[in-house]
Amino acid sequence: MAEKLANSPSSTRQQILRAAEAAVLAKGFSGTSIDELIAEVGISKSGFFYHFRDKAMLAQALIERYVEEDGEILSGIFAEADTLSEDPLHSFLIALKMLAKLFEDLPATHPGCIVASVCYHEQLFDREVRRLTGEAVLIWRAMIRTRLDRITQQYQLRIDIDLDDLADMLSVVADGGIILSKAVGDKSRLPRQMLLYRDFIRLVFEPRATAAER
Amino acid sequence: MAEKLANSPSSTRQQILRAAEAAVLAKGFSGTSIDELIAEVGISKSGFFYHFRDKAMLAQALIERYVEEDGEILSGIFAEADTLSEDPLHSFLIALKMLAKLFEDLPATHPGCIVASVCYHEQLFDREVRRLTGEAVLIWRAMIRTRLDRITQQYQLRIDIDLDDLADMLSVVADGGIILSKAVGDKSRLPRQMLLYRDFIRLVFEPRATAAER
DNA sequence: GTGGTACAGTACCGGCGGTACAGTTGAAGG
DNA sequence: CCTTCAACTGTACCGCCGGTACTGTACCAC
Repeated sequence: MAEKLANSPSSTRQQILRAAEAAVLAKGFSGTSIDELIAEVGISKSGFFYHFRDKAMLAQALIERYVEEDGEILSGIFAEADTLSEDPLHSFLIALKMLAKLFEDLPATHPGCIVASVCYHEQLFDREVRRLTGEAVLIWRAMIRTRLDRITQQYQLRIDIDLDDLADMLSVVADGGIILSKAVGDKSRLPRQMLLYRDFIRLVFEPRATAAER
Repeated sequence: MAEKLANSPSSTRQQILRAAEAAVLAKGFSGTSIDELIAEVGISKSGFFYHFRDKAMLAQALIERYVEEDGEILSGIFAEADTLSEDPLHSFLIALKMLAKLFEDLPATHPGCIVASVCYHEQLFDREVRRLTGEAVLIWRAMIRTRLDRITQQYQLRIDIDLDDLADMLSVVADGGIILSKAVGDKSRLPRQMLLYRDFIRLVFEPRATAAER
């Protein structure tokens, strides 16, 4: 009652979203009931529908929140890596190691990616939600592509590969690594895969041994 | 006693499984209603529960079927690749190209992987189902690991990497590639990622350029 | 004191997963 | 020809869940 944050406009809404995200990642969207969410948050059904018109709007808010947070984490890591090395390749390699460490330091197996979860429920969502997820992946691609382009200005590609594909592969390894971790019940598998992607980047860009050529 | 007849003992069951697989991949497990399955197959609810004790048993049958079929496809590709090259590395590279072509030739975006779908619904399933999915991934790993081990007998690893991780990466790229394809609505993204994995294999194993060293 | 925000309470609807059980059909086997 | 059994159909019912509708209310700001 005397709590100050009680009237905070986002508090209850955020609590619902937090509970919903955990539940959706563990049980899928349609496996998550509104009743269990309101029970966990401690509100009434009316309270829920005050914040979200229906379950689809919850999904949309969930994705918007996830994409935003995820983007901040990724750009935060890249920014931090940039302070540690001027070299674009080394900076990227540092960022990948930090990402791997982030996954490694999780208390349990990675809870999952909302975007991936949505992709496996596509028919349940409207066009807007699917547009959001697609856009999110393209934003991630663009972020990484920018890094790769900067690298190519100082390093040669050892083989002919498409840089968009190479950029996409980070998301691919993350999503695939999460599934692998979940499937075998070994949380270390995700950071391991991320480090393998890092090895790929090293192999693709690093100079051809120490031998001075030409 | 009852021999497998051309009639309906397995036919109806298979029809249910086929419809269920498509529906689960598109809408998730709990998003798939029994009513829609029986409507599509054209049987009654009693007919469904004659074949499956409950929805959980449908899930189990779905996974067993998927894992079996998937294993056959993969080992089929490897066997065919072996007839095309004696060299273990080249055979593996051929197999990866065939796998990429398989994905490329699909009429639409890859429908999805049941194992991945299950991983994003873990809390809905019992221990047996989760054991099955984990085992499936380990079988795939073992299949590929065998290939990689054979390669290492004739080729040197250019960098120090764990072969189990490298083997896992095929599943990772497949699952992640499927999600990428679905997210951006571009079916070509999955085969592209598979070819990128192939490039990684090439880089990791192929001899250090043509320069004879030492 | 008026209005808006942020809920709680109550009642109700239809769909879905699941149960229970009785009845039907067609083919194989003795 | 009769029995048996697999493979269903039909009917009735339960409880949970998503969703709707509407009323009520505590609290804060102006």
